[in-house]
Amino acid sequence: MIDIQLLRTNLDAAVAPLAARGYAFPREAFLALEAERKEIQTRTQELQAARNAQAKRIGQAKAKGEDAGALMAESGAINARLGKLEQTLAQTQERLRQFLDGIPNLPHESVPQGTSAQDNVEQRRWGSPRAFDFPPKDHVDIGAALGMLDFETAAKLAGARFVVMRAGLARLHRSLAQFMLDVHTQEHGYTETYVPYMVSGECANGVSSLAKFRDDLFKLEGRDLYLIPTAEYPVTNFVRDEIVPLESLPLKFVCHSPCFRSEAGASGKDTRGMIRQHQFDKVELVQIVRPEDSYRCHEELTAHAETILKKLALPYRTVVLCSGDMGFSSAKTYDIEVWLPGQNAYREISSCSNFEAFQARRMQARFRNEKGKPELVHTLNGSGLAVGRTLVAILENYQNADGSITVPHALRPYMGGAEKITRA
RNA sequence: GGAGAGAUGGCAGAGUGGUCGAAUGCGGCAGACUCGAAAUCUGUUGUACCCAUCGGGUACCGGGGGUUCGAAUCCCUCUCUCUCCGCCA
Repeated sequence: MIDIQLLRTNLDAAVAPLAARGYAFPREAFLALEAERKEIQTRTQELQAARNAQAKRIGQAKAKGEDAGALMAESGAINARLGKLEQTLAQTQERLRQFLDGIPNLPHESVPQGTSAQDNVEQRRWGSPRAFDFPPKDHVDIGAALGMLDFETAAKLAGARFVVMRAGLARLHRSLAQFMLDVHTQEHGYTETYVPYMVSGECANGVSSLAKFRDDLFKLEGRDLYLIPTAEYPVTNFVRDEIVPLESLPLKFVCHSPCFRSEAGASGKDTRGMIRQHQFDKVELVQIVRPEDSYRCHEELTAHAETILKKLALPYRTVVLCSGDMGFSSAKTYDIEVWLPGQNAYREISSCSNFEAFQARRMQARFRNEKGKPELVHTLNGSGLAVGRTLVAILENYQNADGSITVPHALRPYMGGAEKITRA
């Protein structure tokens, strides 16, 4: 949720950055709605004050044993007008709330302007793509040859965009999650969490706009519950409607969870393999921090995610998303893209965002500042990393000419010491 | 699933129709005392919004709805918590 005070006091300061991310702010409509709300609210409150004063007089009269009949008749007249006004006010405020609900976050000043992914700006590269002395396969072919990656059986069970893993690859997948959790808890200071895999509509609306993105989520029939599209949903909501003590910040949580996405807008996109699935595992990093720290923490969190790729010796590059390519709630986002020999391209494996107070305002997540006053926290999150895509990256980068997979050194302790995954 | 009890400020806890945004205690903050601290004493201490220079007003006692001139208080409903029984990984 954008800060309505900013819109009231300095509308231009919001309109221009929003235009940069492709959002045309309906200036006249907003001003008219605000003026209407203000007028109705003032009139309503005046009438409420009159009603309260009248009720007090009635109480005093009755206490003295006087007849309050005339006073009570006046009250009736006030209430008749007040009832209608209160209803109108509620409707106007709801319209305003819905309007605000649909406005995306303002991009940070350091975010490059642009309209699409082509305008994203590379920040750094790490590692160099391996030179193969045989034609590298993509992960689908590698997994099928191993007999460990099975999309046909998954389709029989649940349809397209699911996968069944077996044997060495299933274990590799599990090992990756364990490895990531261990690194983030032991080396980066995150607290491991276990959370519900479904959340209420209220929680979903806390991190993004449910009205706008409802179709991207799987909803449970007949209940106000959604399967989480990322652990960001439950974990960030830890602090919803809370005022946390100053000294508890920063809060740093890591959570391994399955993620469920309807991929409603992605039909025909990445249909091959496990790049884009309805269900995938992810290790998510979430930080709840003081506002003045959030951009430093954003750099740190991104580095935490990159550490995993370094330890796995997977080449990657980090890009900053341009204003037109950012998510709804984000003020600034880095995407980390891993090298995939099978696609001969860098592909997103992590997205690290600073939401500033945008989510905190929606969630009413606050801390008590030095002066003892409640103030909105800043929230950040990032994938550290997407487990399924990391598995894909390992298959493609660590494949051998004989169809086997070399296990990265960092994962061997989790794989019972195995150095290779081979067909049984 | 059945029966019962409950939800009030940062915390504990009073308040069962009007003078209650809410007693009291603890905690926090400021001051006094002290070389300093502890103890003690004094004051102060919710959030959001509206109008206005000081200041005034409105809403909020788990959520929503209702009764009433007037609701923390009465009624309905939902959610959650606790106790007992049943069931269960």
